[in-house]
Amino acid sequence: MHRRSTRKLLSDAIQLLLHHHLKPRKSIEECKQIHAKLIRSNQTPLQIHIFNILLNFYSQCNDLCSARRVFDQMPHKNVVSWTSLISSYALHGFLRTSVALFTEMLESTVKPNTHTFSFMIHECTTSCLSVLGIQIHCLVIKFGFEKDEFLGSALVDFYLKVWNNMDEAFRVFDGLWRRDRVTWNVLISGLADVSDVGEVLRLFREMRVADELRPNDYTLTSLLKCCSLIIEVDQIHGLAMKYGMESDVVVGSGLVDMYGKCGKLDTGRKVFDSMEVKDIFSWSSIIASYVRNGSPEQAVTLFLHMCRQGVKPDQHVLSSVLRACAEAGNLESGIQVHAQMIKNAYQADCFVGSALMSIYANAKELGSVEKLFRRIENKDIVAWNCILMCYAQKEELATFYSISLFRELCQTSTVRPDMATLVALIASCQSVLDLAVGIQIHGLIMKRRVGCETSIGNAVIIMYSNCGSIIDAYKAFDDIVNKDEISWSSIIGSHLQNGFELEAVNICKEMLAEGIYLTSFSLPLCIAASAKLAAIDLGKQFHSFFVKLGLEGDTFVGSSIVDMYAKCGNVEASQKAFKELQEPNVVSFNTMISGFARQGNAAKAIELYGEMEKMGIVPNGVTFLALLSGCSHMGLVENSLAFFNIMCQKYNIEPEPEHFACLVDVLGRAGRLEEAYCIIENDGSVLAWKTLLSACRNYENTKLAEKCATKVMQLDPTDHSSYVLLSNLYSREGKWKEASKLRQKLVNVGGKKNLGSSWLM
DNA sequence: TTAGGGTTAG
Repeated sequence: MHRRSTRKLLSDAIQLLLHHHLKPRKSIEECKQIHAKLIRSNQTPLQIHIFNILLNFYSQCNDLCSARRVFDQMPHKNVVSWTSLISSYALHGFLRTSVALFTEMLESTVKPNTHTFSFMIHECTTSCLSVLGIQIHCLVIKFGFEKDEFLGSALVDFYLKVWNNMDEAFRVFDGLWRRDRVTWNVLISGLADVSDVGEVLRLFREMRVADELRPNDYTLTSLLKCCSLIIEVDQIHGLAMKYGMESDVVVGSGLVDMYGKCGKLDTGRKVFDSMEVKDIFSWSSIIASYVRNGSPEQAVTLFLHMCRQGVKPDQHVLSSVLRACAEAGNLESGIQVHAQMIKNAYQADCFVGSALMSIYANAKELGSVEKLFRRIENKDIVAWNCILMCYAQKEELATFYSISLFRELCQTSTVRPDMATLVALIASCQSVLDLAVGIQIHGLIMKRRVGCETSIGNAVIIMYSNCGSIIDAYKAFDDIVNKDEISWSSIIGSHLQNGFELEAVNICKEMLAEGIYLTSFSLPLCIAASAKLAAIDLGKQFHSFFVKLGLEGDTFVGSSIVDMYAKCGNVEASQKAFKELQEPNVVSFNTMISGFARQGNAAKAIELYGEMEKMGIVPNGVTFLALLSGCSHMGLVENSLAFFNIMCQKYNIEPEPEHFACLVDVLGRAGRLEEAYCIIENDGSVLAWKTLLSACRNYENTKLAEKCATKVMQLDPTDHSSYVLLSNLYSREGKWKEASKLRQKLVNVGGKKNLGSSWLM
């Protein structure tokens, strides 16, 4: 072929490259045509150049086989041909083939140049090939390329990222012929990654003074990573404005992120709004900022806005917005984001999966949590801890599930349990039945010598308290080296939970003597202890702490004061404390309604319920229990029936045994025994049947009493009271035979009448 | 040929 036609082929190949993005499918065909002509052509130096263009072209079109064919068909190959194919294989994920080809090249007549070595070192960095990187560095020295600035930048990056070896990185850096902005940026970025702020600032100054180089967007990004104070972020922001990089998508996103982390959400938002180009990083940064700064609703709104703009969510933004849904307690949005997660195929992602798990865990959807956990591919310790915390909240067999999963973690995963794992594991022990397991887990904690750690020790205190072992709880408290306010409130709470109110108050005094202040956690516990002891003077002292500590805005603590006064019998003081609550919630209302009910003032209780409804506060099961108990004490049958219906029908609340018992009590006292029987016929509990049974005794309705007693005996055969009650009824009616039979039956099932006792004896 | 940013629990 003539020289002219080769030139034509070259111009065709260049045209091909230029127009490829316009008509990709057509250009592959054109490429094949040029390729065919080229094979038939004579050899000219230009030919290698055209072959190289075609090789790169096929590679860009993801047709590696054709790229390889071009390479194999080349009569002569140069360094560009070799380097192109080596990089093509690596970029398409065929790292071994790429390295094999590099080795083959070393044995060929064509020698690698600085481009080839730069690429290979870069590959060693991204794929973390630590030993191969050093071997290639030796070759670089052998070939005399070590002073090259391009290759040097790649080597500095390699030593910092793969080996974390600053000395070697500096050695390469100092030996370079000249340093450009990239070389400086590589070094600064590597040091910023290990948070060597002093060194980063020194280099930043030196770069500007010694080499007279202006910082660019990469430099500012590294500097931003080192910021820990708002003033530093402001300074970088100033530099970005000075050099016109404020609206650069990467620098801008970095600023948005850092302002969010420093709590200056508004400034971050201004930067975000000023950015002309926003990518998924920018959206992710601003959304995470809203979550971090306590505005989860706005984070969710922004996420929806982002989706509407056609930006495809990725795993980062999904996990941020899921955290927002969790914090806003918004299960519905969580489900919507779950749909986006499935749509964008992030089900196997550990971060997204864990964030979603906590949403379903809060909603008590344990089955969904389990499914999500199983779908995560590379589970990290956070994912494991998340499901363990979830199992710890199970109502039944929590220890069984938790221990099985912990065993699975230890036996099947390379992930190592951490402190949070042990905390989650021990939190699964919730009752005296779990004490044996709890002791074993505590043994594991002792073996690892982490019992003295505050977070673990606090969890151990709570475990022993839940399992009823207060002495061990105190020992665990004693073992903690640095007791925090949670340690103190846990041990105070433990004593209160196990009926040691006086000791709880004494420990509180000890805490105050140690110079630890009462907090919104420990104070309500002490107030509750005063209430239990009916010690109003003590309660008043704690009330004064409430004022002194400025906790008046805390509804939780405020409600405990309302409860304390009511339980101590001073309803007026209770009412006053209730009126002083700044933002009463359902708990506060329940406390006050219970206070009135306990006092026998059903009218006031009902009136307060009306106020609560007017304020738009939704009542719960506890509210209705208080109302029913108030009405039942006063014999208000119709009111009781009305509240029971409102609860079930208007608020869709499933009645608990206590609700039934109250209703049966009031009906029973009014002699409406059959009516009570009808209500509990299908779903009554032992408590309701026992209540009805005693009503039957009062009205001497032996027929119905027999039915009730049979039910109680079925539900709890060891309960003595049903046998005794019925037997007394039989005796009263002169049915001595039946009475005696029943007493014998009681002896047979092993039931024993509890002996009475009196505080006065 | 070489350099950069955002995410999960307690």
